[in-house]
Amino acid sequence: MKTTIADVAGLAGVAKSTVSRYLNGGYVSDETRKKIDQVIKDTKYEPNTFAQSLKAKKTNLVGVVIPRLNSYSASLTLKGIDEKLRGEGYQLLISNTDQSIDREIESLYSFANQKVAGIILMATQITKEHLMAIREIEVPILSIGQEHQGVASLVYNDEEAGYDLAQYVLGCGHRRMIYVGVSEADVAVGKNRKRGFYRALEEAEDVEVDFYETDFSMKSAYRLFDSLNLEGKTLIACATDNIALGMMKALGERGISIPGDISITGFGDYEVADIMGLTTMHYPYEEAGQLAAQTVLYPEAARVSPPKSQIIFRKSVDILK
Amino acid sequence: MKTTIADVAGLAGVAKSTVSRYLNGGYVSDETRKKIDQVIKDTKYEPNTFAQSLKAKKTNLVGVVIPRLNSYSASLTLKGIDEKLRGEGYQLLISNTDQSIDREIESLYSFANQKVAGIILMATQITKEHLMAIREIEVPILSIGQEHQGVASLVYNDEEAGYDLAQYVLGCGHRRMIYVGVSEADVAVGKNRKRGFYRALEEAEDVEVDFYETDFSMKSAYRLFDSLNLEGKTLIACATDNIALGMMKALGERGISIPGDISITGFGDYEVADIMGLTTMHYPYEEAGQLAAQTVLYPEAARVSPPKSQIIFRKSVDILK
DNA sequence: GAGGGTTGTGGAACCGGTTCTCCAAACAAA
DNA sequence: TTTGTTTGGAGAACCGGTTCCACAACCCTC
Repeated sequence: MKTTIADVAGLAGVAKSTVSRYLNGGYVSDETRKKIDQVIKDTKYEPNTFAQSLKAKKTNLVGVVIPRLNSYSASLTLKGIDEKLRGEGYQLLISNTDQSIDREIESLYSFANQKVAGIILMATQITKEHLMAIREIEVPILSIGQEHQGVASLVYNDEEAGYDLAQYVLGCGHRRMIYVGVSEADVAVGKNRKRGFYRALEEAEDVEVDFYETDFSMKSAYRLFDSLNLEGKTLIACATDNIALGMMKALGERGISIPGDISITGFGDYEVADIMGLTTMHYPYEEAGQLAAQTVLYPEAARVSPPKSQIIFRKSVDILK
Repeated sequence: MKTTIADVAGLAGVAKSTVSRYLNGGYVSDETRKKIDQVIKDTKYEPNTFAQSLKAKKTNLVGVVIPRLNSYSASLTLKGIDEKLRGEGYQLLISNTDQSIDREIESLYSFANQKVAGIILMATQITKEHLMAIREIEVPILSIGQEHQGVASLVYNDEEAGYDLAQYVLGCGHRRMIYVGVSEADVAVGKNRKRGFYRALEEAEDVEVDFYETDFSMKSAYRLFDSLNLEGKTLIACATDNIALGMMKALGERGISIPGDISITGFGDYEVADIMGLTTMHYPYEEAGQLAAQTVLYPEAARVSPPKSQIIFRKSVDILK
């Protein structure tokens, strides 16, 4: 039988309330302190978390809503979150939504019902339903990757990242290119990243760019390849590494050499980008995860933006001149 | 203010106990059933999970102990687990241990303290401390990937997988090869996989194989490459895709062509194996995760072994004759 | 030495459910 | 009409903590 606070109190010859005070840092005389100390050590007493939560209406759980569990950025961010949380004595509760908005909302309510101490939301987009749920449940929420008025968020500066990468490829002499992006419903990746990229292009002269849209999977990118018009193009800029990887597979199969025949870039710096020699933009996912955990637990602390992304130069971009 | 069972009872004009019975399928007359039904709908009443758990000494949480969050096999297995759990009304609690045995043990106790309904343990190995913890905490535990007497487990048939892959490369005419494995402390990958592979080799004639040991990271494999003696070898068999990928990077940088100059194989069928054209052994991680969740929740159900692994033929193995 | 502060402790109420015991009403059988 | 048997529901106790309040003991001060 598990020992309870009443057992401890009995063995130490004091009242429950005294033991509770001892545990929570209230005043207790040195003498009783020692007695309780001893009993707790002997019995290996550990408080029952429900009983605590029942009164406190709070848990040591932090919920994370994630659109895809098996994604490089997600799992690395998760790792960062978990590290921080563990250090602060919190546990990680996960809900994988498989990119379904309904399930995101449902998870939000479900977490709230479990009285989690906070929620980290890695949404694909923030809809009206999201906002309603966020307002209704009274739990600190932090959105990672997507921002929206009235919702605390931690976002990468995707506009800048896009701009920087475009600057780089322009510097390499590329003027005729293809940009393969994703739906603008995804503000961070679909909108900001592209906007930054295009802004740099507009500042340059004699630039032509064709746009194609796909989703986040490697397979879709791979399939899309055949509808691309490569005529005269020297570079394919992809909104994510996965897209770039899909393209590279297609390129490889057709004997088109990188960067000899065509250059390619990605965003994200997935682990494989290294072996594939893909020039891409590195995002500090793990640090961001830690920061997110920190922020959701202690919202009053100064809002910090995530560490900056930076270009990783590999060999998939040809220097033309 | 959140509505409680007492509120519902008050509004419906019945006692708490009656509402509780209504909720838990005890007998209630049609008349009162209707009244309570209505009140619950009006107030959107949802039971407080702590109060329930406090009495029941059980939660709807299932803990997963995982050595590395950012690994392909882990995240895919996790996905499978989460899917099944969600369907059964359970939540996923995760503890990333960063390959630390101490943290695995600690997580076990911590989960037990939270009264999780079950624990899925993806251990790197099962030590005496593991066994002690498993015995002490009275929670259903299922070990994935590693097996040990007295511990319910779900393991791939790695011996067979190793054997099958070796049979295949032998059939392709390879006789001089290198096997890059990991520590035998990892029974599944380090021991069984290798043993199966070697068993097939022993059944053939005139076979030579050199063994090298590394860890699970791509980087270590990449660094190991330089100490390999490739003289006369036609194939490198790697115990994981990550190892193979590290090798392929080194190979590529040195201009050694695959499979023209040398063949290579992996185990795991990570997502990138596809683009890289790596011939490897596919493991049904997601299905295994679902099965694990199922088994840990309903241990009495017949023990099933996980779906079989199978070779995925790509182009990293040369057919010699 | 009576009045006024501290300090430490015990007791009881409370959090929001579940479950056990007991009782009342309804109906059937004698 | 009396007795026996269901059936449905009320009430209280309980799960294991936290917190509020009252009170006793002690020290200080005028």
